[in-house]
Amino acid sequence: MPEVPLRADAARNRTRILDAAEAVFAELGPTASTEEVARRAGVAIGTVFRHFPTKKDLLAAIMKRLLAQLVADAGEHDLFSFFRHVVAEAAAKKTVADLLAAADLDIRLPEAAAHLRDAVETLLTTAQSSGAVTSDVRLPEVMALLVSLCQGALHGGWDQALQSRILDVVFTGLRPHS
Amino acid sequence: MPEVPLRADAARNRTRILDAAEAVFAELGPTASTEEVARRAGVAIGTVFRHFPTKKDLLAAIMKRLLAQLVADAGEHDLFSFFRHVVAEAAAKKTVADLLAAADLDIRLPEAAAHLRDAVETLLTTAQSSGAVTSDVRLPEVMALLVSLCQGALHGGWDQALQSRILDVVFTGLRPHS
DNA sequence: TCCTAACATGAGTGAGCACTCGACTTAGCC
DNA sequence: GGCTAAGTCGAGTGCTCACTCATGTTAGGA
Repeated sequence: MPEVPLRADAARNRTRILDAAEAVFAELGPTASTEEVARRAGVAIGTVFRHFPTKKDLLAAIMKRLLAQLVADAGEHDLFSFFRHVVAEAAAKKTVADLLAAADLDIRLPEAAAHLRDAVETLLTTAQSSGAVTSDVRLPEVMALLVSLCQGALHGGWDQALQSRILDVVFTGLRPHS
Repeated sequence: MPEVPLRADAARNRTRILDAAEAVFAELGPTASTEEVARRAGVAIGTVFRHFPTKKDLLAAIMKRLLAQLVADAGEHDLFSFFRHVVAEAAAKKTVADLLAAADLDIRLPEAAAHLRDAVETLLTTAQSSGAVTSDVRLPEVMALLVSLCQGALHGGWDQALQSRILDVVFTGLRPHS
């Protein structure tokens, strides 16, 4: 994928930095300093900036990884269990929600966002043709609901039981109603 | 309410600052600088800090005002129209959503948060006894849904039509189902 | 009108942070 | 082993921002 393959140590450092950044931002939020990331990755700060010229680039790289993971996860879920999965992730990793914030995402990572959208669209049409979800509902509102729930889970500190009851309300709203 | 009444000019400046701060934070988000607030209020920065010793104090004061307004508005709404109202506000004023972020709120402004909770509880029980909302649902998930939708509206830039369709899904989830 | 406590002012302070760059180290090819 | 381009290092730079304080201004009571 890279135009010129990285040297072995550089490749090692790159993933070390990404892992550290994911952990740091998950704990401290995206305002955490780049120095903290470098510290936890065990590299100097200059190395971080060599791999990711800008803090935004670093955040974008993490988001890309997380998004790709979510898209991959989508294959093993139906729409409802995917919602549960994503919301649970959001509660655990602060980055996920900011990541899903549509505005930033569509602008900064348009192709990754499109992949997620496609994955959710597949789940939605499958759910609709199996009769699990009303045909009244369309993709934009499903995406928006997913994003909202992630944001809520992130900021709200919901426990497992509450999370479940909230999702039940939304799922009832999505199911066909007589 | 104040222990010692403010001098006339001080009182005038205080509300000027609050108004300016509300506008600035609504536009630029809570990361906007205090200097920008002072500039728009037409006072020196020292004056802002005389009235609100800390930026957090300033934010808390705005939140308190907005919350009080929402609680007052609740009287003229049923649960569903209150949802529409609050979400529309959140889309317009960036502060509202951060404000409703339960974690910060319950810690920093416990009594104001409690008032909102009470107001929503009243709307909920009314809606439930009139049969508009299932009795399966309880206050915590309703509050969480409200907060989530505010966060989503804030970050998502939903247009009017989408906003409406999203709320329809949630309302369907809240209504009694056969 | 005069007096003074309350208030306003805004240049200044210090801390934090994203980002740079010249000196040093090493991977990997011959 | 020797060479060098690629990579690492980390003190330093410049900027932003919350907050301070010494000096100047005014409201409002007597």
